[in-house]
Amino acid sequence: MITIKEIAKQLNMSTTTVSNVIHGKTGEVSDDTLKKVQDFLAKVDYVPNINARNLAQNKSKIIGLALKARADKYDNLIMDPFVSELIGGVEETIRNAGYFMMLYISSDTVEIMRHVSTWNVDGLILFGMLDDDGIRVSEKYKKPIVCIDTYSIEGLKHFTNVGLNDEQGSYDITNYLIKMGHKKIAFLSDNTNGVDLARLNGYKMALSDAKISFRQSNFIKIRPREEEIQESLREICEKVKDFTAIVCVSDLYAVTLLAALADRGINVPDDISIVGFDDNMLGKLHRPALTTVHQDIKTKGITAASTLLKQLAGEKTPNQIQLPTHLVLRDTVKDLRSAAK
Amino acid sequence: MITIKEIAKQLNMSTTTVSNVIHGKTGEVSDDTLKKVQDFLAKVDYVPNINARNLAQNKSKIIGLALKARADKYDNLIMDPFVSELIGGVEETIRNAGYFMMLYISSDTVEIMRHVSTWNVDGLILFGMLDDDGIRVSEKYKKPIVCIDTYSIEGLKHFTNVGLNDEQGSYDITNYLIKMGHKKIAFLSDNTNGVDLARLNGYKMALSDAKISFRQSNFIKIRPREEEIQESLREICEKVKDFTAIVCVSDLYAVTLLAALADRGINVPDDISIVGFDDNMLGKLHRPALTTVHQDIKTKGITAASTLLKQLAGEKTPNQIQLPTHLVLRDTVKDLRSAAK
DNA sequence: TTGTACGCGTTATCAA
DNA sequence: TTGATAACGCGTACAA
Repeated sequence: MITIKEIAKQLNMSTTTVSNVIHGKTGEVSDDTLKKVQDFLAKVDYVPNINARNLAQNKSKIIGLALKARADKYDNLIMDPFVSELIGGVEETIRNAGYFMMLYISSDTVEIMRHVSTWNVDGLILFGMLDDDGIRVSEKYKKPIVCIDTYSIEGLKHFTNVGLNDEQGSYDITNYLIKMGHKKIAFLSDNTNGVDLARLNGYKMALSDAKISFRQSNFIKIRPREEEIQESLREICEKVKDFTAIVCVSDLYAVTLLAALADRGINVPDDISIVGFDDNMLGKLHRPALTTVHQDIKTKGITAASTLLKQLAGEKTPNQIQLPTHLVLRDTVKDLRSAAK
Repeated sequence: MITIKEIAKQLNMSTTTVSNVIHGKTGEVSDDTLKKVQDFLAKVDYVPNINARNLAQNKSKIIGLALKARADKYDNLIMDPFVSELIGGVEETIRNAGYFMMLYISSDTVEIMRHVSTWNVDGLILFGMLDDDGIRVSEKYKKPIVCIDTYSIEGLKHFTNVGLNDEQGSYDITNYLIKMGHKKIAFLSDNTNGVDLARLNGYKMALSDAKISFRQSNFIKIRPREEEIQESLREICEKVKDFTAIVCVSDLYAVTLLAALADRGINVPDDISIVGFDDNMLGKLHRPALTTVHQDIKTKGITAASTLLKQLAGEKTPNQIQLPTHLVLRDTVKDLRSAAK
């Protein structure tokens, strides 16, 4: 680990000169010494000590990606293809901009914020934040923050959010089911907050626009914890006969359900139609292939990271960025219009 | 961002004392001042500046996780459930030990090493390293390294590797197919290096032990690039009639193939048996559910991280750590023994 | 064009 | 038990 000081000594010049060359301030240096230093640098394979650099400049060149895991879903979180795709997009963007990414997974907001301030992280990308977090975070942390898929009202006052028009996507696919002649349509999710709530609302709105009434029994709650999931699926499969279609809040749940139905000899789409939301690998590779709402998760990660980078560069960015969705029609929806007669 | 210096000033004492309290060196401090400092610390919510600390101690408390992506697979890499599960295991272990994780994805070894030495990373976990990398890395980097799933001969001289007995796993499942009456068994992969080679060898060995000869035509090469995959799958599906079973090098490929076969009306397991390797979500949720070799990827991540942590603590660790595999028999293999007559 | 000297926040050494 | 002070490596204002 050679230092600037050492280089300067060996070259018989000052650290300033060496430093200037390193930073490309060639105007300040004579051609002669410039070349001498550059050659030497290449030879010894100089690598700056980031700690010293950061300390001197009070920067860190680190962008934190904090995934706030819901305690009850932790194990599933990182296995969800959604998360890995997101990480991929963020990492790539950050790296290309010369920043570094620190990944942090936790269910404790306080712990996340402590971590972030210790490292003097230049900016923060938050995923999975809830309402109360927004308040706490905005008090402590004065640097740029970009949220992903957050519906926190408090948060949105202070941070940019990158998300989808979840309501619209959900509306569209529910509407598609209705157009295909479905009337008894359920909605499946494990909670009614944030993104899930928005998607539920879109679904409800589509029903309402078609003069179909929503009852509480139309909402099917899945319990994703490992100990409960099988029991939960069993219950759900029994309810299936009451409906002709189920709108699942995610591809993961849709495909999980698809498998459970297949195990019980319930045919998709003949006995029941299933749709998802996300359009990930799971639904793509399943057979019958899943009809779903497409979102580009990698782009979400890229957008979040590049928005943050813009803010770091002093640019203004909109408070809300909504990425588009579109329907992907595959094979899990039955056309009831002809079958009806 | 309050500093030790500032605290010392406000409390009318020296930075040394404050620092001592922070580090729990209570023996060095009188009860009186101890309490005074502790109270003050709690009040002002002191967070240490890691850069300064690292600079002073020449440590970083960072563990780097470098995923070396093969250029031709980059897009798939991060979407592969394998990778996200691995990250999850590593991150959790590192965080619980009070370290931080820096994630780095790149196909350029030099770039990775530069990054790692800039940050003075205390230890490194490498995934996806090839032979020549091993040499280069071991020259530059003198701190602990743990590799995951590496078969680099050079690397193994210098680093601990955490992996599987891939040969054995592959042998077992091939052997299972043979026991079920299969003789015409193909092996599908996209390369013949490292893990893939080991699995290929296990497969060959099982064939050989059963006096079944291996010909070059038994090796089916899949081309996973997005532009080629469909064409590649088409070709593969045509070859399928020459075999009764296909051993796929991963669940991802197995399920991809499963979907392609289903699209062409080729029945699994009636027309052809398919097995995978990994036992991830993809195979679990597919129907028919995939028969495969199980490995616990999260444990792999945890093991890699905790082995590195041990090395950091000065403990000796074995050079090779092989995690167990076991067969998971599900529904993609046909029993040919009765059908044969 | 080059060099000196100081500050960044922390820890460590040694003296008081 | 406490406090000066040096050191870590780098950047930079200012002086030469």
